[in-house]
Order: sequence, then structure tokens, then C-alpha cells
Amino acid sequence: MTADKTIIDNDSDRPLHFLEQIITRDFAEGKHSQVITRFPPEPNGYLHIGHAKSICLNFGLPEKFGGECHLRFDDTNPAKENQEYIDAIIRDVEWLGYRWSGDIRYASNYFQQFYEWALYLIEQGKAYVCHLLPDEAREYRGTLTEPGKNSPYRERSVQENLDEFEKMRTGEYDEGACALRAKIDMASSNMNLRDPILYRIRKQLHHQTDDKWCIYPMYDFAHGQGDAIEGVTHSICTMEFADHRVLYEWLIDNLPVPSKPVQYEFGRLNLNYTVTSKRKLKQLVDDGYVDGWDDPRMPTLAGMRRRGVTPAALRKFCDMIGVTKSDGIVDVSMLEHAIRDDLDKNAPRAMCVLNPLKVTLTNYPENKTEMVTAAGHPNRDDLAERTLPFSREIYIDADDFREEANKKYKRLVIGKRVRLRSAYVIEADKCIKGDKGNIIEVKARIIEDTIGSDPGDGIKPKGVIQWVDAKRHAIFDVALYDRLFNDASPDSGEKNFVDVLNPESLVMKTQCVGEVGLNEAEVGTTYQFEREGYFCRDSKSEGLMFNRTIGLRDTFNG
RNA sequence: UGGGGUGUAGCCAAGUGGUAAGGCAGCGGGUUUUGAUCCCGCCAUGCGAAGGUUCGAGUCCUUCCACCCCAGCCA
Repeated sequence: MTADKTIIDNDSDRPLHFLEQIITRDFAEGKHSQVITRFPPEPNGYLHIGHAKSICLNFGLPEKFGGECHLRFDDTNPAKENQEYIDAIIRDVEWLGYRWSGDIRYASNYFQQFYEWALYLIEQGKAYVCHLLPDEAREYRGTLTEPGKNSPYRERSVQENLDEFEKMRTGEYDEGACALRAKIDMASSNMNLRDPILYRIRKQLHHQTDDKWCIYPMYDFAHGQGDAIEGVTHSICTMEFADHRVLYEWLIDNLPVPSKPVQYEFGRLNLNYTVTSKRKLKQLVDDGYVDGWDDPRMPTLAGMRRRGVTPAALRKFCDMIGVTKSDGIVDVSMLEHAIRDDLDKNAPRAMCVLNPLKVTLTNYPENKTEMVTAAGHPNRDDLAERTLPFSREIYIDADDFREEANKKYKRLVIGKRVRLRSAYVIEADKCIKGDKGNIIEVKARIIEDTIGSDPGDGIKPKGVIQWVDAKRHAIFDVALYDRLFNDASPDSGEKNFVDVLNPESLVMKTQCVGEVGLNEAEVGTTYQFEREGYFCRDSKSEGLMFNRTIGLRDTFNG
């Protein structure tokens, strides 16, 4: 039932965004003939929708202009990182459909080189070991409006710095006792230039280098150099690093690096009704508000994958939102549109009844079962059609029947007709109620010869509803997901984002019935349950269970 | 009150001195065996504000305002 080909529409005629314009200019000026980028996640959490924007950008640019993108883990802080995150990130990038050039890289691959460059800086008199304690260093740093003061260790001799740095490396000092700092300008209006720390002591095992080091480079002393080693031409990061650019350049200019990458910044993605901060997502997981990083309600790539969102939908979304330096808040309806757009074009159709109500077709033979065929997709004949059993008793959704209704109601009503999708037109005669007046069964009749054609008497049904055969069907649970937060900006202001969680973000439906073929539903395929929405088989449940990716657009009002 | 960044419709976003693209949302209509899809139409005399330059300004100049980021030995 899987589509042979996925239909993807990408607007290739959209105007170039600012980074594409920069690359175009660089090519025209002969600065580069190919673009080399890198996607540099820190393995301290799962990738989320915001990372998807960065991934699409970094992998998309070389795809469009020619070049390559590296996958490099920014693993300079062993205290927060681990292998589980590395594995998950690799899986997510691959799932999104991108392939990095060469081997997976790690900043830690270059620790020896960074160390030697630290020695070089010391020898040039541009770095020193500072024994100010963290609290003292903060005081010396000054504030946003007041300049900092020079560290008393700032003028140590090159030899003394070499000796002290060696002691740092060999573990003679405790964490926090001292650090290697660049000698730049304690009075700079840019805090990043106030003698930034280059190396700190961390007596921790590292997931890649084990116990080889007890000193680890800071982000600033690793990122640009890693880019230079790899020949990255355009080092793209988010706006909050704009202040770091001068430091990035200072390091590139003061070190004998093999190439001169240039840093560019773009505005990170913000989505309303969701949080995109690794810290907060981790809290939702750690405190049990959700099932895990891959809970279908999470904006993580793993969560969205489990929910049935496709890579194509995410790429389309990233294409829609554009790339600029402004930081806005994108409306989730854009993401939802991208998801529906892809799924509508590509999801195989099926029928499912969430709230089963038995309908007995009183003029249909007791022991007869006929097979009706239904299209795999209304606008595509390359998706295999299904053959569905049809017999005297069927289920329809309880919401699709009313004893009486106004003209706007286009479903089944006593004395009126409705089309059973891909099958007969039926007319309801009466309904049977239980003790509490609840409707437990509907008695109806089929109109003969209405498969594939309208009733001969010219009385056409007003609506079409889905149905499932009462004898042969699949039975399963369905998880109906809604937005995780009720508040449009859960992480703004002084409110606590967990206070604004949507208590109805997950509603379970049990004993749902669907067409038999659903028993063989594959994990990884998202179906459209007609008139209901898009659903996919849950990848973790032992039994048959479906997750609702998203409902159909519903413009019906009345 | 220092530095960096950003302000074009409810949201995202083109526009690079010549008279405000496109998408999302919304609204109206058409097609339809999914109240889906699809199709058509409507939706900024206005570009954060005020001055100025110019025949002409969202684009240039001046001043002002708002919001975001920076004082981790996090990234």
C-alpha cells in the first residue's frame, strides 16, 4: 500500500533568500566555486523542528549551488552529552532525507589540534592561564555598561603560561581552579572579547575521547577552527551567535588555520503553541509530562516521525517560512498546512470508524458478502485500489447518524439517504435505542444498483460517509493528539510553561474499527482515514494502534 | 544606560529610488462519491514613528520608538 513515488512540490521560483544571494555573489566574485557547510548539533538532546530549519538550510545550500555539507557533533562539553543523543540525531538527519559528505565528524576529532593551537596562542603572547575563580572572573568581567578589569594573571610570561597550561592538561588542578583565556580586551563593549575562556578543566570521561583529556575547549575555541580544518566556506548559525562573530574571526586571524571560513547568522525558528528549547523539552521528558523524546506530541523530529509527519512535509514547511535575520513567531497553521499538503497528495486512503454504530441493511441478504473496490487515492491511479467486503451489517460513525436534522446536515437521517463511500447509497428507516435512550442500531436499506452510479429514481444523497463491514474488519485503538499547549506562547512572560499544558493533548479511542487491510498497516506509512484525518501505525505499541497525525481541514460551520 | 540584531497585513515573507510579489490564516463562490483536495474571487493609498532629500521614497539622510540577544569555566 506504499506509494511508489512521492509527489513533492517545491517552489523553485521563489526569490533567493539572503544567504543564497551571498553565495551567488561569492561565486560571481570568484571567492568560491562550491559551498561547504556543516550541521553542528551538540549531542545533548533530541533534534526538534527548529533544527529542521537549520538542517534544510545547511544541507539545502550545497544541494542547490553545488558543494557538500558535513555532519559534525559539537561535543566540547562531556558533562551534558551522551551517545544516545548522537544515535538519535544521526537517525533524524537521515530520516529527513539528507546525506552528509564523508564520515561523521566530531569536534573532539580535533582536540589535539586545538590543544596545539592553544600552545601557539600562548607562545604568541595572546593567551594566558588565569587563576581567577569563576566568581572572581565574573566580577572582573564587568557588566553590560561597565568595562571589565584586567586579571592579575594577565601578564604572566609565556613560559609560565606554558607551564601552567601543562599542569591543567595533566590534571594537577581541580575543575574551576583556573582556565586558559585569550588576551583581547577587557574593556570591549562586546562581552565576548573580554578575555574569553578558551579551555576549562573538566575531569569527566568523554563519550568519544574517554579519559584522554581533562581540559576541554569552549565552543568559541572549537567551532571556527573545526570549520577551518574542514574547509567550510559558509558557517551558518543562529542570530544569538552574531556577537561571537568577531571572536570567531579573531581566532581565525590569529591562528595558522588552513582556511578562512566566514560565519553568517539567520533567525531561529519560533512556533506558536509549542516550545523549542532543548532544556524545556528535556524537562517535559524528565518530569513525565510526555512519554519520551519521541512522544507524538513533541515537536522533536522523533516525535513527529512517530506521529506520521513526513520528511517531505517538514522540508516543505522549511521552504515556506523562509530564511531571514528577523525573529518572528511562525503560526503552527503553516506547519499544519505543509503536513496536510504532503499527506493529501501522497497518503493512501482507508476507512475507519472511530465511534462504531451498527447499521443493519434489512433488504440485503443475510449470508451474502460482496467485494466492492475503492480507490487507493481519489486523484492518483498509481496507488493500489482496495477491495472491501460488504455485507448485511456494517458500522458507521455514531456522529454520522441523527434521527432528524436540519438541511445543513449531510449525513444519515431517518427517511433520508446517504452514500456509503465506494459502495451503495442507503436510506435509513428507523433506529433502535437502549435503556437510556441511546441509539444502538440503525435499520436501513440499500438502494439497488447504486455502486458507481446515482439512484435510478433521481433522488441523490446529500452526503458521503465512511463505513466498515461488521463481519470482516480490523479492531484497534486510536490516539487522537492535539496541541501540547493551550497557550500561544507557552514560554513567554513569567508563567511556567508546564502550567499551560493542554490536558486534552492526548485522547485515546478504543475498539475502533477499520477496513481489514489495516491489520497489515506498515509502520512508516501515513494513511488518510477518509473524512477523519491522517493516521499512522504506532511504532512502539505491541498491538494494533494508530496515531492521528492531524485531522482533515474542516471548514464546515453549522 | 554599552554592544549586536530586527521592525512590510493576524502570521511568515518578496522588494536593492519608478508607484506594495507570494504563502499561511480568514471571508465569499464553483467542482466533488471525503463538509477533504482542486478552482475562482476578496483581503496593506500602506511599509515602527516623525522630519528631510528627490519629479518620484518601503528603498537614501536625520532623529526617535518598540522588540530580541549578550555579563556560563553552556552551545
